[in-house]
Amino acid sequence: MDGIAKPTGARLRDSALTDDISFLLARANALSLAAGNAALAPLTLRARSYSVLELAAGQARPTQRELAEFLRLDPSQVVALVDELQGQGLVARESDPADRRTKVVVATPLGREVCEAARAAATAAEQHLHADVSGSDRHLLVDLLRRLAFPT
Amino acid sequence: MDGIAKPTGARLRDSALTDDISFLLARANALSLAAGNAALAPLTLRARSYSVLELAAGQARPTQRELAEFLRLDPSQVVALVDELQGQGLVARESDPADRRTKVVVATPLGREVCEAARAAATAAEQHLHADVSGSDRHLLVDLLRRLAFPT
DNA sequence: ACAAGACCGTTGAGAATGTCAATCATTGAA
DNA sequence: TTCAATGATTGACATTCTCAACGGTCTTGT
Repeated sequence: MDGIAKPTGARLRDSALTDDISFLLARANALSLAAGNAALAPLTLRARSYSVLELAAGQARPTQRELAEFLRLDPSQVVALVDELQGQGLVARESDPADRRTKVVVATPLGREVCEAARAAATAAEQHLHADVSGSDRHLLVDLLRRLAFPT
Repeated sequence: MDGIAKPTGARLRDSALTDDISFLLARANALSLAAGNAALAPLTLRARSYSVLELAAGQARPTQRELAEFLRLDPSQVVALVDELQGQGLVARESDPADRRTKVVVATPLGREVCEAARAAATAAEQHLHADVSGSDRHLLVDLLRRLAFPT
């Protein structure tokens, strides 16, 4: 039969998994997460903490529960992440007079600075990793991914 | 300004993260993984072990190291996964006479049976979760995801 | 033929992450 | 006012990630 030996890495690409969206998501996410964490490490941030910081630096003034739902994390994980960012002086917990149960997480001025640097590092790493999908393909991809990430 | 209050879940969607492929991948993967694990639980499988089983059930006859690279796992994790599947009688380790260092992982007849049932359960759950992206959009998505999952 | 180095599977440890139950303070509704 | 529901927090536990080390096996250079 075939006398052509495929390169080691490609031998498994004929598997049923190659059409499996779940598997492709898992692998793409693993690569993206590794690259993101590496890019953010110099700022003493991980992808996780950066995502919290980014939301805290926006206009939304999210509560911890909203952060948990949006980031698909357990509320207890958000506690730890906010503790960490607060310890670094990047965010603060503000109590909402309208509902004193909730804690609104907002970025400090320093937090907003670090957030911008982090965003630059993260997007640079992401564009480098996904250099082979750009232009209109990229917009298409973002649109499709949004449908997966936020199903109706 | 806007007098319209957005539903709680959508308040954060204006964030910079909504355009961030890494974040979208993370969130989509979290949802997909949860659905997949739930669908495979009745078969005593997780998404992880199913992916190993699927590769072992194919024609590729992968070594553990090839499984690790393809699934983006540490070789030590593959050891544990294969141990588990072997304990369930779904796969076996065959030693390759050509290279006695490697262990080729192959599915047993029972393993191939279970694999088919698992594939049915997994794809059903996946199509249900991603019902709003179908037809040509789905092929497009798979193509784009493959470029992310297997960068050049 | 032989030694040195590389590779594979395996074990073990420690960090990070995921999941769940229980508690306290606060809110909203009966 | 009382009672159920909600948000943050703590603690415990399972899963997953990452790394270093080891023994057995190949491979390369000499």
